[in-house]
Amino acid sequence: MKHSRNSVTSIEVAKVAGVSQSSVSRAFSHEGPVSVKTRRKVLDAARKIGYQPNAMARSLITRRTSMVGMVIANVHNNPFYTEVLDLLSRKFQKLGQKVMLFIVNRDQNLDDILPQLLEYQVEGILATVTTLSSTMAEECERWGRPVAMINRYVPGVHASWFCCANYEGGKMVAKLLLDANHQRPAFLAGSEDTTTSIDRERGFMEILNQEKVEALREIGEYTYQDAYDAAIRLLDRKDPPDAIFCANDIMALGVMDAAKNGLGLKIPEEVSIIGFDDIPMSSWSSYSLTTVRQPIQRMVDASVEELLNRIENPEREPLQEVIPGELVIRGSARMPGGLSSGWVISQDR
Amino acid sequence: MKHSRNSVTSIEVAKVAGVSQSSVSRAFSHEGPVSVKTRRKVLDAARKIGYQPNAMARSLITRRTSMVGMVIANVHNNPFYTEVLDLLSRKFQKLGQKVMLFIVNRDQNLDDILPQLLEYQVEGILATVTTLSSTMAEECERWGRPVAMINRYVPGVHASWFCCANYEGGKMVAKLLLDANHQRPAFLAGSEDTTTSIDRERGFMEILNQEKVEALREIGEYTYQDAYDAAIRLLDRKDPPDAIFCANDIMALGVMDAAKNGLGLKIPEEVSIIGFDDIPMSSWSSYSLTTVRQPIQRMVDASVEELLNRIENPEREPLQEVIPGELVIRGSARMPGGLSSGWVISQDR
DNA sequence: CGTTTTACTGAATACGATTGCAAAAAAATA
DNA sequence: TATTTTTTTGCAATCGTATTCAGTAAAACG
Repeated sequence: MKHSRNSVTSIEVAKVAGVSQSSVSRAFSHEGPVSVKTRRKVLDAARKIGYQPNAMARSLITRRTSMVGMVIANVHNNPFYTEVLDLLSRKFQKLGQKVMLFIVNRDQNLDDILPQLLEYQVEGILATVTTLSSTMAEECERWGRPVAMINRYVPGVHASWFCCANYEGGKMVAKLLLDANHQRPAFLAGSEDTTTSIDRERGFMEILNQEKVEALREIGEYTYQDAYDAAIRLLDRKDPPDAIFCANDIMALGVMDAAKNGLGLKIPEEVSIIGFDDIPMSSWSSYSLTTVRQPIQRMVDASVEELLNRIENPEREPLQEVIPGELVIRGSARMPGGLSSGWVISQDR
Repeated sequence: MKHSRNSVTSIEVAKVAGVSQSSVSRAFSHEGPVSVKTRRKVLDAARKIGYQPNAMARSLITRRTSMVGMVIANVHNNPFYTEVLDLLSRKFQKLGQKVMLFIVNRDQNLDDILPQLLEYQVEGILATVTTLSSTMAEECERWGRPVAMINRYVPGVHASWFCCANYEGGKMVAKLLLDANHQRPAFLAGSEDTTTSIDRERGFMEILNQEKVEALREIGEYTYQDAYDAAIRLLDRKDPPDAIFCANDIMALGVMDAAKNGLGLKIPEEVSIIGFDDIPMSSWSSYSLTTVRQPIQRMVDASVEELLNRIENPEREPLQEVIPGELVIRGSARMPGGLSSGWVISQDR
């Protein structure tokens, strides 16, 4: 018995149960016409000899695998994506899908692993913040493998995507800062090439421009440490900003630590900090970060359901949606008159 | 062409290339005897019509899938396991293994998802902090599916595992605290039923008992919030502890916030806090947590290599290893005379 | 009880690859 | 050139299941 790769097949079950192999198959596929009597015989025999249907053999003939590919980046340096990963995985599990996981670097091209996903016959691909060339995405779609993305869109590509309203989020933050009478805001970008950072900045800048307010700018590469360093550079100027809007929370925490512990500044009295995401640490009492909460659960639910939907209905056109976030007001930013900490302001669009 | 599930088979490639289907197969499997001429013809034809070998069909006959199952818990509430997940996934990827991912709750039994893993013919299973009944593990192993675990061991079970030296880590912490003249230490357990928490506590208590020092005790369920609440209970007593050793870092951060921001205590002057793991946040300047660093990279490398090794050599006996951690001295605990912040003390065993 | 309808069952085939085997082609040797 | 050796090649069997189709048993009906 030792190390015999599971070679218990439906044929052996059939022999033990005294029925044909077809009946074994039918007993296990919950649809086929079997009498209760044979089904019981089969299941008993199967349990006795430890039979488990072989998903490879099944998928070969049914042309279904119940597997999806999940490609995700930045898990290790942004808790937001940890949560996305967790929710996605559980949701797929609950819906009976197996998940083939690929964790990549932000700059790593999805195109390298696409062949692997296709080779393993995943029925769809869910990608989060990764660079996917449009030709490759088209390729997938043409082969009947729908693609859904979270927090990333490639203009003109035939795929589903679900994003937080980054542009509007940036506007909300700018309005809040201006209302609270900030004179010299700064934006801390994540990186130059991600739509999330770009869109948040666009919204932010648009409002500032309307009011003819100039903004400083730095880049934090989406990491705590780079953001910390960038904050020191910003706040050490002769003309430091009185508010810093960071493209995500993890950078905002780095900025707060730089301001508080690095330079001894008071938050929010001397400088206001605002983030984006609302990761768990943002609500910790050491930070109490005012931020824009991403509608993470809705993004996950929507993208998974859309993906499975398109798997079942390949002719359906891909869906795209921009879901509003909400401003979570805590203690890291100076407030306009009427507002005090502890608010959640939903974003209306 | 639209939504025709990829039906490009090796037969069609053969037709286009003007060779037999066997030759197509041989051209793709990097071993078989093919002339360079036919290989080129085949690869050209394949590229032209977009052929991709079908991994299901191949695995059916080779009885190899190059897939492993990965079962992991606590990803969302403990950054340590996020890092484990990330490193594991990348390591498997680098070694050409596909990963089928299952994220579970700590209390959820692995036994539910085992059938799914077996059904999909994973060649091995890597599990992290989950409850796996020994009978099920035996089942896997008997079917030639090796199991490797990180940070968990089930006594007497036939499986590989790799743990941090939790017991010794607890001892190191106790010694450090006693050397620095703490009088009234406390232990904050994760949960009652995980070996990690139990072993860390055992080591900690053993040293304290040797010196006839009594210790307080609370439970934090491995979460920031529960730890925060437990810390308030501990520190609000008439006879509060002057040191709290937490079963992991995320709880230690909760305890620090409770002490500092909740009760206005000075760390480490009024109370020392020590954690276990060394997650990224522990080095952030708002915390500067003294902690025991887990040898995460070594645990990951060892477990992956061991798993793949046992897949190739099923007759080999499972390996187990306890890998020492190292004390990372930062600012959250009062130090004995000679020691100052910034040290890393490797644990000798 | 005979006949029609319905419900099960089993034999055979297909899914898309790998691989042992024998034949064919090419290369090496005499 | 004839013969032996080596390298390629194609045929056919196989992996473990799902499913069609024809046949049999059971049930329903008159």
